[in-house]
Amino acid sequence: MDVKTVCLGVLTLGDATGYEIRKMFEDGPFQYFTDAGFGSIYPALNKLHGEGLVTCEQQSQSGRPDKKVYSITQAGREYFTEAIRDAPGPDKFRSDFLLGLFFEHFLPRDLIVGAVDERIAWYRAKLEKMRCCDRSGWGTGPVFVNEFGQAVYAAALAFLEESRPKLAEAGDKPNKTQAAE
Amino acid sequence: MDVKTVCLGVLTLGDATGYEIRKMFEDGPFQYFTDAGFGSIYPALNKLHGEGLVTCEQQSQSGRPDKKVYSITQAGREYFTEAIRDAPGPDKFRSDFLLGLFFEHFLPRDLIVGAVDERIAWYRAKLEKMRCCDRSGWGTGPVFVNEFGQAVYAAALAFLEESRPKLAEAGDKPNKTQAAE
DNA sequence: TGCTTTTTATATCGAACCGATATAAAACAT
DNA sequence: ATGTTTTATATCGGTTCGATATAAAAAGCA
Repeated sequence: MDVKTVCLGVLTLGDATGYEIRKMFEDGPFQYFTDAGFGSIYPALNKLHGEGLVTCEQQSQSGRPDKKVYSITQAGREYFTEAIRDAPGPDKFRSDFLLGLFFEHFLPRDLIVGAVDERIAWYRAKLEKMRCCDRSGWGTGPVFVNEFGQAVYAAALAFLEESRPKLAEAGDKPNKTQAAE
Repeated sequence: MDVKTVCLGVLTLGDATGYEIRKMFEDGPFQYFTDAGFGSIYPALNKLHGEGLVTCEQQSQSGRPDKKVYSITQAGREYFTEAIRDAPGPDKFRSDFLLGLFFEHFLPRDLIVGAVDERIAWYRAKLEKMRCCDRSGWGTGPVFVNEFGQAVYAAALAFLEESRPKLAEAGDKPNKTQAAE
């Protein structure tokens, strides 16, 4: 799904500035299953405006760039409704951390264990964020997605926590001499 | 991690053509945590060649483009070893399927249930692929990564299988009248 | 044997996207 | 008072994605 369509989706929830849309991707409910930076969002909003799928109310402010609040139009709503109808592509999990672990034999043991510890902390923090936000008032869709995210992240975290001792232990032994089994 | 570095990583496992590298990303052990298409791989290999990080043995063939087998050089190995040392960015899970579910109220119930069924089948197939491949002869890194992948994908699958009845049920009731719990 | 489909294999091109960077005031903290 | 974080827009170069083109060998099948 391109950034244009995702922005349109966010705008179905209410008017927003580009900055606010970005925040949704960073902290909000869209957090873990989609993403886009300013470099994609602002051009996308411009294009949407050009196509009449959103309107823009410009609040001029002295000494700094205008604040631009975008609203979805009827045409925009229809476009979005069409767009999410077609079959979604495959889910993707991408991890440079795992790439590092795949080539674990290129790295010193302490660096690996450190990376795992860091990743455990990261997953814990993310899960916390996903769990503790106020879900009252959320519809079934957002709740479903949030719970899906929790399930997946919790599984990743559990696997890392479980593996950590084994990884650290392997480092205590003389290099490359793995005990059978 | 950019495509150049990942290709270099693959080449530490043995010589390969661009096509073979692509296959690794599609079916092989890199399957679920990284990806790159031809449009990225071929230019990446050219750049690596220009930088002396790989060599290329060209086997000219009559009537079709030369087969180019790439090998990593000592400089390439050193470059790669450096590259995987620096701290990896955050893991990313991206899903247009979940975007659709988030905006579930824009879609007819049967389409949603259909999408969920399709996704269940997709996760089952992926898991199968990850499970049944011959892991004898794999090092600890690849095994770790494979098991991590299985854990994550299994969690996603379990969540979907568990949720499916609830989703289908909600559709049997008159639209938007959700019985309290 | 002859036909079709799949697999092997390279390559390009435009559109989309990411990350870094620039700017600047208000709000908050120390 | 001074520094940091937050609000807010925007661009630009490099990277990457997806679609498309080409073509022969291999494999399936009738």
